[in-house]
Amino acid sequence: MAPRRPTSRDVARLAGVSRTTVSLVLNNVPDVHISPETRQRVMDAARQLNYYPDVSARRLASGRTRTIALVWHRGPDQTYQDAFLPGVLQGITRAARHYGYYVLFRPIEPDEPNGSYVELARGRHTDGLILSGPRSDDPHLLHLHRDGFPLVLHGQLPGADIPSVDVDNVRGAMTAVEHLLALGHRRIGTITNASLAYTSSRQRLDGYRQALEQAGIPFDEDLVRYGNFDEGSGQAAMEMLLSLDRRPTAVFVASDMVAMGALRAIQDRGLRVPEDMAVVGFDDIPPSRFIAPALTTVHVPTFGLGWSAAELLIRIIEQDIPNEIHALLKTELMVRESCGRRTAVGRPGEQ
Amino acid sequence: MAPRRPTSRDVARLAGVSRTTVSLVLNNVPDVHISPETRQRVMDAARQLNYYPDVSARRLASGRTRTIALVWHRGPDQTYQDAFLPGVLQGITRAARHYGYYVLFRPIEPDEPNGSYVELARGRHTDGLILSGPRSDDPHLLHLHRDGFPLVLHGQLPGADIPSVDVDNVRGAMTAVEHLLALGHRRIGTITNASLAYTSSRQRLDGYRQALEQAGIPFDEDLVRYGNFDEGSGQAAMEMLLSLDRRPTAVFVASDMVAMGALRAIQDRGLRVPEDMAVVGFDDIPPSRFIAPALTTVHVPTFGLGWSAAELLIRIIEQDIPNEIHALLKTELMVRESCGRRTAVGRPGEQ
DNA sequence: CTGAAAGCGCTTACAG
DNA sequence: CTGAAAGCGCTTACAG
Repeated sequence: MAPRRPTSRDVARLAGVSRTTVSLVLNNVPDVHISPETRQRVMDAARQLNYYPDVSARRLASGRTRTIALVWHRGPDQTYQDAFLPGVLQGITRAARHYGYYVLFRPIEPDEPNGSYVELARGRHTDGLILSGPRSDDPHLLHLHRDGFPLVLHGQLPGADIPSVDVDNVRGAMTAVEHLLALGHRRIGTITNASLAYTSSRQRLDGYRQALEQAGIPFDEDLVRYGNFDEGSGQAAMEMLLSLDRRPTAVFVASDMVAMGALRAIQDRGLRVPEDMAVVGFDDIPPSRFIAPALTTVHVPTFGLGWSAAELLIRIIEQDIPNEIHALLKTELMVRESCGRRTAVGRPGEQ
Repeated sequence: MAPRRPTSRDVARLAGVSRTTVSLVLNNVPDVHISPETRQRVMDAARQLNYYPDVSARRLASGRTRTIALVWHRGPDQTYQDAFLPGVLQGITRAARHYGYYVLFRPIEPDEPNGSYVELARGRHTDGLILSGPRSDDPHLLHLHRDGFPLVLHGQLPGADIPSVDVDNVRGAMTAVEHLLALGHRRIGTITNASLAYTSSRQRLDGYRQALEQAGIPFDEDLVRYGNFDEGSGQAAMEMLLSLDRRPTAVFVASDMVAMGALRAIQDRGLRVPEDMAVVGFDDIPPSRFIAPALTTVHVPTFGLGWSAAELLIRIIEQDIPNEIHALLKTELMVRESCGRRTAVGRPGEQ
C-alpha cells in the first residue's frame, strides 16, 4: 500500500473537527451528543479518504481486542473432531460476528507443550478463550481462571467451576436406548465411544444404564464393551458381543465412528441390520446419513454448541454474566434405518 | 487479572538493562551482539515476572501483525465446503505456526455485503489474506491486489494474476476416466460437479474429454449431464443417463456429493454397482469411504492446499516471492469398490 | 555492546 | 457539544 494510510487526524482535518470527535462518531459511543451534521461530516470524510481505523492502535488504547480464540486440542479422535469442527466453528463465528468479535483459530497438536495457548491470554491477544478437549490436569487453565480471564470450556471439567457448554450426553443416550426399548428390544448391548476416563463416555454409559433401569431391565456387565474412537475398536467390540452365548438383539454404540466398525462386524458374520441386530449410534457425523442402512443416531447440535459457547464467553467478557454458566444442549434422535422403523412391528425381545 | 501486568519496563528494571535490550533479546533480533550473560538475565527476569509482551503494542510499533486470515466464502455448496474445511484449516494453521503466524477465521455468509472482508486488510488486522471461493466480479479484491496487499486465492480466478493455489482438476479427472478405460469401459458418461460457470466444473469436464480423446473415443454430448453440488442433482442427472437408449457402462461423477445421488438412482433401478454401472467420483469426502460399495474417487489434498496457500502467502508477506505464484496440487486416485477392482477382468466394453 | 527518545495511531478522562 | 493532552506498551533508528 504505497500511498500513506489515512489516520484519524486526516479525517478530523477534512471534517473540521478534533480527533476525539472522529473517534466518538466512528465508534458510535453512546450517551454523547454530537449534532447530526457533524456526525455526517465525519462519516463523509472517512468514506472519502477510505479510512479504516488501525486496529492495533485501537486495541492498545482501549485495552480490548474484540477477538476470541477457539483453542482446539487435537487428541486421538481426529476424525471425530473433524466431523464437528465445521459446525462448531460456524456457530462460534456467527455469534462472534453478531456481537462484533473476531475469531482466532488455534489448534493444539498433541506434541505441543502443555499450556502453549496461554500467550493468547497473557499477551492480550484475545479477550477470552473457548477451549475444547481441556485436560483436567492443566494448571494453566486454573491459573487463567483464577486471574479472572474469561474462559468457556467445550465439554466438562469436573471439579473446577469454569463456565462450560456441552451436549446432554446422559439424556441423549437415554433417548437412543428408549428407542430400542420401544421397538421391543429387551436384551440391548452397548459399546462406549471411548475409555471411561472421558466424561462423555461415562455419561453416555450412564444414560444407557438409566434407560434400562427405568424399563426394569437389570444392568448386565456382559453386554458392555469398550470402544476407542475408531472403527477398529467398534469392530472388535462388536465381535465380542456377537460371540456371547445369549447375544443381544440390539446395540447402542455411543459414537458413529465406532458404530461403523460395529456394522462391519455384524455384516461380516452374515447378519442383517436391523433384522438380526438393531444399531443406534451417537454424534450424527456426515457419513451416517449415507451408509446403508442409514444409521439411526443421536444428533449433536454442533452449531448450537459453538454459538452458545461464544455467546456465553462474550457475555462474561462484557461483564454481563448469566446466572447459569453451564449450558447443556439438547440432542435429537435421528430415526433412520438401522433400527427398523418405529412404525414396524417391534422385534420380538428374547424370551 | 487484578495485579498490574508487567511491562517491558519492569523486565528491564529487574534485569538491570534498558527496554531496548529487553526487546532485542526477547525478539531474538539477529545481527545484534548482546552478551550471553545479559541475555540470560533478561530471560530470567521475564520468566520471573511471568512477562508476555502486549501484542497490540508490538503490532502498532512494528507495523506487522503476524496474523493471516482465511476468508471463507459460503456458497451453495456448504456440505461440500464443510468436508474440506478441517483439512484446509489444519494445513493453514500448521504452516502459519511453523512460520510464527496466527490465523483468523472469517467465514462470509451469502447475504453479507460484497467485500466485507476488506477491513481485515485496510484496518491492519492481518498481514495477508487467503480467500476461498472468490468471485471474479469482486472489485475489492482487485483493489487490494493493486495496492500490493498480500493475497492468495484458493481456486483460480481467470484474468487477474493473483497468486493462487488449486488442485489439478484436469489431471485428476483424467486419471479417473483413464481408470475406467483401463477396466475396459468404452461408453463412459459424466456428470459435472456444478454448472460450467465454476472453473472446477469446466476443468473436470475438460479432463474427461481429454482422457477420451487420448483413447480415441469420440466425445458424445449425450453422455454429459450437469450436477449442482447436491445429491438431488446427481440423482436426476443419473436418471437421464440411465434412460438413454444406449446407456453408458460407467460414469465419472465430478463430485462425491453428486455421486451419492447418482448411486441412489442406479440402485433405485435395481442395477448393481459396479457390475451394471461403474462409478468414479471426485473429492474423496469422508462418507465415500463408508458407503457400500465404497466409492472409488479422486482424492483432493486438503491439508496440502491449506499448507501451500499459507506458505505462499507468508513468503509474499516476507518479500521472499517465489517465481511460481500459482500452485497446482496433485490429486490421487483412491481405488475402492465402485468400479470393480483393477485386478478383475475388465468389463467388456459395448460392442 | 547499550541507552535515551521518538513514534506507531488510536481512546479517554478532563476541562471548557 | 467539542478540543488539547496524556497515555496505552511496544519497536527502532540513532547516538554513543
